[in-house]
Amino acid sequence: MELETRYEAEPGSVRPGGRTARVRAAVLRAAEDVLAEQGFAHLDLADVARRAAVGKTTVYRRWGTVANLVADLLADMAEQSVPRTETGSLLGDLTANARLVQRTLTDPRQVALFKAVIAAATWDTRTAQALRRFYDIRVNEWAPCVQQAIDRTEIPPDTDPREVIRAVSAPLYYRLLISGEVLDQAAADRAAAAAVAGARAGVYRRDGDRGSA
Amino acid sequence: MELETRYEAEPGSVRPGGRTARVRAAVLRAAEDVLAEQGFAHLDLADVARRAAVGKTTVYRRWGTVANLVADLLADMAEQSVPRTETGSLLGDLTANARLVQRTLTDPRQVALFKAVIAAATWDTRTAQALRRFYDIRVNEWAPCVQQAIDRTEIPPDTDPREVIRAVSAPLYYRLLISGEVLDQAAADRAAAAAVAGARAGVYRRDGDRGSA
DNA sequence: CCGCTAATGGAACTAGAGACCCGTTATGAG
DNA sequence: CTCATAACGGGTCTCTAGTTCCATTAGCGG
Repeated sequence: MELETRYEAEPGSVRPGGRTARVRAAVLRAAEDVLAEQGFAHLDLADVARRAAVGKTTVYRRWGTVANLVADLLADMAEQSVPRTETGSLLGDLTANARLVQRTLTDPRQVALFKAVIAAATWDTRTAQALRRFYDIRVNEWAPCVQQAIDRTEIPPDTDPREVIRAVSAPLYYRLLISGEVLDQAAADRAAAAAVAGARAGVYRRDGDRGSA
Repeated sequence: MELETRYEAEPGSVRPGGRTARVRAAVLRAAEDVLAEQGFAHLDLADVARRAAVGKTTVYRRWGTVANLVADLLADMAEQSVPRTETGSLLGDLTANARLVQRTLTDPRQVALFKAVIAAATWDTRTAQALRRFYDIRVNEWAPCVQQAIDRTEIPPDTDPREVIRAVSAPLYYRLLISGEVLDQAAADRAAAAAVAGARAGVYRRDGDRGSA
């Protein structure tokens, strides 16, 4: 992105008050609308500028590319933290997590955004980084419930909590992106159950020794 | 794609011999090269035509869009069937499958192609269909090894074989597309072990009753 | 409240992806 | 072998995403 050197991608810190923040909010909102209504393929910065009632130049100056805009959208979303519920059992906690993911990936607005981000992340490094940061945060938020299951001796003590959380999400994203099967609550519950089964069998232990043999 | 009505996307069946086949092969090969070298973002049909030493018009006439080209590339690849090994145990078979997927998603040329296809599939319906056909074929090829495990009473009789196979792939694709963690053989083995653990626990049974409680 | 200047916005400009015209090549049926 | 025509290809045109220029607006330090 040679844009980064030519312009300031982010207004940085010099004068981020009032108007700048307003413009950013309007543009992100408009981008979200376009994504939800017409999808990633029609996401054109000039069009976003028009909808946001903002100068085309401004959008190109501050974001420059579709990938940057989409990455910023994700960063914005990452700030809204979702509270984690506690049910007292690993299966209960992971099911809650799986259903949360499933609801997210079923909501038309959100699914459009996530598909766009994931697509952009396959070819744009900056977007890929933003995506990983986002999921790092999410995974860290949920990892404690696996630790609690370890403390309750539900699962082996050297289980990697983050790996278990990721195991819950994986089949759901697989459905969304690859197989295209319906993402219903049953799928979510199955994902959670599978993660629990794996954890109990010692699949997600930190050392190389895999259980289940 | 109103192109479909204006041109013939596929030459169909009238005269597919010699030259037409040669052109198709050259274009697909060139597209693969561009993907591997410069990635999806730089995949320009005119450039592909130049590399393939083929008229730009021909490429636009027969494929029309980047998504179509990429979908055709995948369809071409789907025809090369990979032989399935049989090890005598479910874990052995699924590990072989997982390692095959892992090798595919590690090979630079193939990974570029798969990322491009998956990205295109998030916004192009035809590509999404091609993608699902591809994995339908692959899943069907491997499902029998799960059926054999059922016959050996390794896992519950009402296990859905296709769901087990998909469970093996899901974490690997998750790493590739989302978390960005390294896709090594250990990850593949873990994916296989997790699928076995889930299958044994009855997670992938056809009815609604999930095991593992 | 004033003024400096960061940030925005309109408008004209440019480049290149993709569409189209029409002449040329060579496949495959008879 | 011959010929009708399916399929290819060069050249040109169009349209629009992205860039640049410069005038205008409005944060924010004083």
